[in-house]
Amino acid sequence: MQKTYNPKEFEDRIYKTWLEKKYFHATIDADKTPFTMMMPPPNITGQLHLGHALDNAIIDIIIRFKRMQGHSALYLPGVDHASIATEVKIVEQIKREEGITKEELGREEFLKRAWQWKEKYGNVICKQLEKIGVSCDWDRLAFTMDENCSKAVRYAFVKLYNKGLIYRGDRIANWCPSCHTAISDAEVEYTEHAAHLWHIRYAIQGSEESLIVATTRPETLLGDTAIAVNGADKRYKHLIGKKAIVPLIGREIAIIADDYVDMEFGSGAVKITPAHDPNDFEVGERHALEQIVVMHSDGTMNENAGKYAGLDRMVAREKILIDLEKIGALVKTNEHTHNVGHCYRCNTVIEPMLSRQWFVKMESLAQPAIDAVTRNKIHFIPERFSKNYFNWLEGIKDWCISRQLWWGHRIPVWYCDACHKESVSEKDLEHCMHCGSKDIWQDNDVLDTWFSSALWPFATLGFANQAEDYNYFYPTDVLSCGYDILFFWVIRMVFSGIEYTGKLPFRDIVMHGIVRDAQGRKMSKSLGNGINPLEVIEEYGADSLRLSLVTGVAAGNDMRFSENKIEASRNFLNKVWNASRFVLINADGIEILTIDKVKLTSADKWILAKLEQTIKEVTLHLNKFELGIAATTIHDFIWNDFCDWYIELAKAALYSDDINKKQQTLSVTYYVLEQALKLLHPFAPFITEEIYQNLSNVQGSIMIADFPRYQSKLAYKKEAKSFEAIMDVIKAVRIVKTNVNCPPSKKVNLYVKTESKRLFTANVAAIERLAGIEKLYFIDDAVTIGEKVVSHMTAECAIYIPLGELVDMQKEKKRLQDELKIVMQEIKRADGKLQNVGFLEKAPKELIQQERDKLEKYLKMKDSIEKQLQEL
RNA sequence: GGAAGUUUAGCUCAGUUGGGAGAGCAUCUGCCUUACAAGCAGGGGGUCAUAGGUUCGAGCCCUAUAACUUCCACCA
Repeated sequence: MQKTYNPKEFEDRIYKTWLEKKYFHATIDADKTPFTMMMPPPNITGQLHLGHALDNAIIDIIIRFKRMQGHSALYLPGVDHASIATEVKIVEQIKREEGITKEELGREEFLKRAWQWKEKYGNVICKQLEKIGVSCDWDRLAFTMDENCSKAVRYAFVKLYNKGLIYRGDRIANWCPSCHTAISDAEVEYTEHAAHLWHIRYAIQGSEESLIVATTRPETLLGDTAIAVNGADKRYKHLIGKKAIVPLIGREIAIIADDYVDMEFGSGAVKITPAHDPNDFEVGERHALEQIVVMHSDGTMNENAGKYAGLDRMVAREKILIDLEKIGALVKTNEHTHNVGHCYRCNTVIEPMLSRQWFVKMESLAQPAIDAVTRNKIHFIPERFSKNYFNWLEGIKDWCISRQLWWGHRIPVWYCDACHKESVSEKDLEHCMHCGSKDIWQDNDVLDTWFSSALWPFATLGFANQAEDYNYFYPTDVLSCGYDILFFWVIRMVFSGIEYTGKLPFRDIVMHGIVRDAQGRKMSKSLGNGINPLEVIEEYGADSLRLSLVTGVAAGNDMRFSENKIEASRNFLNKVWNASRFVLINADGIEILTIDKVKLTSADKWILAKLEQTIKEVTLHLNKFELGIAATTIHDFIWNDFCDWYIELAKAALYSDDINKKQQTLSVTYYVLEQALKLLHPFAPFITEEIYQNLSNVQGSIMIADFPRYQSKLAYKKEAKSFEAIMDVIKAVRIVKTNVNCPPSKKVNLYVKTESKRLFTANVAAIERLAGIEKLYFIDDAVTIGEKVVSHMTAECAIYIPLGELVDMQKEKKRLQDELKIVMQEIKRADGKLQNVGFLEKAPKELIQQERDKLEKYLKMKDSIEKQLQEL
């Protein structure tokens, strides 16, 4: 093994071996319990980013843990066709490279390009994922448009359609003029804009009066078909039923009364444009108003816009304002900040626009999904996300699922030119289902990409064919993803699972936050602050990346990613590497025996106790998906307990000529190392495997080894506690040396006054080695030393170190006095508690005993210190 | 407008059934001690945002306030 940890040397090699040995492949095994998680499918447009790395690190840690615990653990990978995002990219590409539009290319040819794109970039992202060390079953690699998924999509659509839960309607949809498609409410992002509120005067027919309305979108006045006022508004009551004239175009429109209008806001009169505003649409429905669409799908004004036809909506707005100004209809312009919707893919300003779209009725689907969480059949980690979940589901509107795109699942509806009825089918149709005519054509639109993602947990397992995989691995167990796709994905998987499979798709939802940069900003292309995980892996290795993504992070919280963090992880792994190297060097040529409990030293028992405690805690935390705490627990055990103490303690035996002693110590050292590696393996799979393969007493891969189980037989609680008295002495000597500026390497004599002589006798070698002691003497009274000494009290003993001229009696006195002060404070505190009747009555017994022990201990220390002070 | 989160050491953050405040980084002191200077040993540094309350006991539970962040809704 090399002197420093160099992950580049083995990560790729190890991953290849794992693949060759098929360790990632989950088998259907009746003797095992399945454990299933789904990869949130990355878009095929994508480059791997830290969000993916975080997703996959978390899932892989859980999966590896469960696999080692003996489950048939399936981590199912896959990629998403990402309908709109991919189509946008391909359109850009053909424009750039061939200078043509998708219409010029034609649907068929375009789809060919899209599949080529999928082949190329779908593989790229998978290769990148491998770098992270994910143990997913590549044999089951899924794609949202593969056969399994496509079948499931058809099944789902037809089922909902037949139940009357899917309908087509002319409704206001969020229209993206750049992507040329409708998008769902979830896909609109609102940002605050500093804009204007324009007050426009509408003349009233046959009257000198006029009405003033305020608007943020003056261009929509071209589509106005009414002016609404509140029926209770005295100012306007007399105008209801009269006609107003739309300025610039002169159209007569009705003045109507509707409760929707807030008398307090603006002028109390609202222009109604049913074809371009969701609220106006509803008003229009109530009053049977005409709906006039004034825009094309690309956001330019259409023929209904008269002289403004052909202009972009924003240009038309400016022109209309100028024209209104000219005729004196523009009464007032206010500064006005309001939220404007943008397309979440291309950031273009969304136009609410009337169009014919397919919708899913959400009400009846939402209720069972709400119940699942209310009844605790599914629970969120952390729990608070259930509030967001309820909030969204309780206020849910119908889901617009049709997209005016080509790349995706084409809507399985055929229209008949003969009988004008529509046929809906899971299989492609040749004939109309109603009249048998061949004159049919399929709906041109595709489905929202999330419609297929919603089926991911079961579609990928072969739900449509009721495949063996589906029967064995579904429902899945845990879902983990970022909270940013709670609405897009998680919620839709829940109601889809219930609706189509009759089962909840998973039990636990582990939510994580967003990875931000070192300043806490979101990583984005425009800021250029993105960190490429592949570069991080290149420099530090995948294990360091994985560790730094999960340590010191609480579930659901955003995290900052910095060079510091990754260096800390790397340093830890270097520590693991070197500790292992130390063990292996010392074990060279020596047969590793199993632990002989009879021969264990106090130090052995101490480290075994610590190990068992660590196993217990780590398992507990992993079961609760508290990965950050689990990682810290392992880190602390390996570094603080195993490296800083046990290895140092073991050196005495390992360096000795006594082969039996050496072999005995090695049996413990090896055992502890092996267990520690297994604990660490889910977090840092590569380094643990590399080291594991160098252990002489194991066979096979660490990734299929048994995860450590807590064994009370090895927990040695009492022995561990008493050994800590020895550690206290070692620490005390170090403190004393530091206090008097004595170099740690300088050997000194040590006098110990203790009641536990046997314990100390057994550990003299350890004390001498770790504290830098020449010789240890037991004494009954400090006076007998007859030299100037520095003293220190621990819980179990008093120690005295003769340090000759290094001892400054004044300083020593001062130090003892300070120490006494602290001890007195402790006594006061403990005594105070024990005097408190409420405490004695209500606190748990163990706690009271603990306080009594402490009080006793401090009283002893007080005596020692006082005695020592007298002697000075 | 509604909801949620955050506020703990100089910085980044842990702290899950309420029982003496923690880590990493930074900083200071001393060490090239034959696994590791990506290291070892020792130290300094905190009225746990503020004000109340519950409790024998509160960083943790309750109420209010403040600052920051996020999500949802949206009145033209």
